[in-house]
Amino acid sequence: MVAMQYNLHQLKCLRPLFTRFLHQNASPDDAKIYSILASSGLSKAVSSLFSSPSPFSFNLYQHLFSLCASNRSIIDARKVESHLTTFATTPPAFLINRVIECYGKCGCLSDARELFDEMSQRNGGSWNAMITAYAKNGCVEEGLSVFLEMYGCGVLPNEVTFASVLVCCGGVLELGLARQVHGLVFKLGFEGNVILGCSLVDVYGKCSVMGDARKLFDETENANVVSWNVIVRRYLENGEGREAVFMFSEMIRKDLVPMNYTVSNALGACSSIFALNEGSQIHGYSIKINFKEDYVVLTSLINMYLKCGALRDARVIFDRLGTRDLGHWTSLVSGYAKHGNIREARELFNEMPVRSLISWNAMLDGYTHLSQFEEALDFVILLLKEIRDIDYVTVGLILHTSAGLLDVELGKQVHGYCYRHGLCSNGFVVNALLHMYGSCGNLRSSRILFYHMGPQRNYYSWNAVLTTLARHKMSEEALIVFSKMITDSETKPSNYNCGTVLSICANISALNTGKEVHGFMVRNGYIVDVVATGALVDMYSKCHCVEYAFKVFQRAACRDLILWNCMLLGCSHNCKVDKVFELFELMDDEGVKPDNTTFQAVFIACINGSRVELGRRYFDAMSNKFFITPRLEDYESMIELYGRNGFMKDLENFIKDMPFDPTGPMLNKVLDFCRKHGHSSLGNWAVNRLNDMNPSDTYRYEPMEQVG
DNA sequence: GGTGTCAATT
Repeated sequence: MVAMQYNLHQLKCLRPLFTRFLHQNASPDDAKIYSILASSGLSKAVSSLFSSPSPFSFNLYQHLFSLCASNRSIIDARKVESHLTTFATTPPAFLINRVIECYGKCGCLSDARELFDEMSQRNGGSWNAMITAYAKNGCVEEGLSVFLEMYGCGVLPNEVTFASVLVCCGGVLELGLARQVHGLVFKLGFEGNVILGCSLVDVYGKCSVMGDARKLFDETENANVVSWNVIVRRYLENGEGREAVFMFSEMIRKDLVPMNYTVSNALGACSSIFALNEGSQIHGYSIKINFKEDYVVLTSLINMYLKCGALRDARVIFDRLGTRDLGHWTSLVSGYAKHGNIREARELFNEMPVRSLISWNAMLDGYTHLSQFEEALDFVILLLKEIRDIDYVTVGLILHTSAGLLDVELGKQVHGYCYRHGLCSNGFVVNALLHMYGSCGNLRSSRILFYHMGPQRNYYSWNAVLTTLARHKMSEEALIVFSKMITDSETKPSNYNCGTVLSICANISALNTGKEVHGFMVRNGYIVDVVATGALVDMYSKCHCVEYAFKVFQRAACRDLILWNCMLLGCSHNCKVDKVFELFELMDDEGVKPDNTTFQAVFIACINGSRVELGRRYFDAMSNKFFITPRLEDYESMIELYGRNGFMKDLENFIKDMPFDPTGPMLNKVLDFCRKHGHSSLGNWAVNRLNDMNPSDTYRYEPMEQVG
């Protein structure tokens, strides 16, 4: 790569020399134009062509066309062409090819095509120029049709042709066509060409067949930095972040120095899989290869740190950034909001020098994400004062807000807005409407919308229906809808849908249906992700099949904290007391840090198994070893544990040592235990506290009569 | 002749 850059640099230095060379060896007529060009610029030079009614040298025309192309100066280009065609009787094909290229670069395809169609003697270069012109301007179908015509005329394509044809293939995304072109590249003996190989990898990647892309890449003998860039990029785009990061590390292992864009793509891949460790390593490496100040790399670094929740690191880079654009600000606002730091997000938002609709949407998304719907609504009012044209994202978020506030009137207003602004055909918007009407209990509207969506329905729409039915105590109907979803096979259920249905099964203890869903997933080759695994574990546990739950848990490819908690809670609720303690130790061994929910499961097990001493130890370990602040429910668990087992002295010490005043329900509990186990001093203490809290009710301590 | 950062989505 270094060598290539050097050559490019050299060429740039050579250009004035070359021009002078042309100038010096030019005919007197040409020389006049060259000197006008040097002194007064392109347009003056072009105009002065017409002072001479005879043709200039082909070299001069060629030079002028290339200047017009790089300046994208279509007016001058047309003038030069007109001079050429007027005074030179039969301009050679190569010169007409340059004109076609020039028009192509200026984006004037009709001019290019007209010229191409009028050519009496085309050569291979003419076809190439035309195909390239189409490819460069995104007219990929036209490019391909010219290519087919060319092939049909018996003109053999060369590597230049294929380079543009492959760009077109990458645009139309037709895998069959790509394979045919690949076959042709091979047949005509260009398979060793790095650039074409790279383009083919690119096309396969764009068609989402990464297996083929990778195979071809591995077969490339001398892959260069561009080839590596392509493979990393396409893995990232196809959602295979891990593989993208791996390829990047391979590239470095082979001592190739990546381009800034490749570093950026690798960082994007880290973001996509939340690989903070790898991301920071790449950060270090990027400094080593002198990208410390590179705008592209820095931007991706900020984004990576934000996505991984390392807000401080992101902020440090942001603060040091020379020029910050709207994107940087918006990224930061969105990152802070997404990680729950809504106050900082808002402060940043307020500080922004300029805001776009996207910035407003990002902030609004922060509020809705945290279910702060009142704040979201206030923010919407502000937004509407500032911004005239909102888009479907804003609309979706406002609908989400109405759903959260159960405000169907607001929802209907937004629906009207969508109707007036033609947003009702947008999939996102309709789904948001579906969700809104469902949440607000307007099942009729929700049903009509769903019916009218027809083929536009996707897994999200189905999920909206499923959750709506479940929420309105129509779980059986939800199960019927799901089975319809499968039999109609209109939309393939996503992991998400399966998870929703499993949780419905769990809630109504529909073990058989739950098993069917599980079977369906296995039979249809679903990659059961960590979320779906959690849903399965939860379903089996709640249906009292804790053994099944455990099997699913053991087979999970990865176990995050939530999944551990699912399993622990499943065991606790099914009174598998010792299993809970066993799992807790295993979890610790695997290095997964417990949270409050984990301890809830542990305390339930202690209560169910009357393991008072163990419970005490866990409660202490919670703050001392794991640095987790016990919550109200943890204190409640300990009260239950001591009280239920008659550990009245411990209960008394515990409740009087709490860092906050006991709540009413806690005191009532204590009172119950005192009555049961006969502990008058604590009982009276609890009564006094209760009476202090609520002078209108009067409590009295009366020990329960001992039974039996 | 190939690659190409970053921002909001129900």
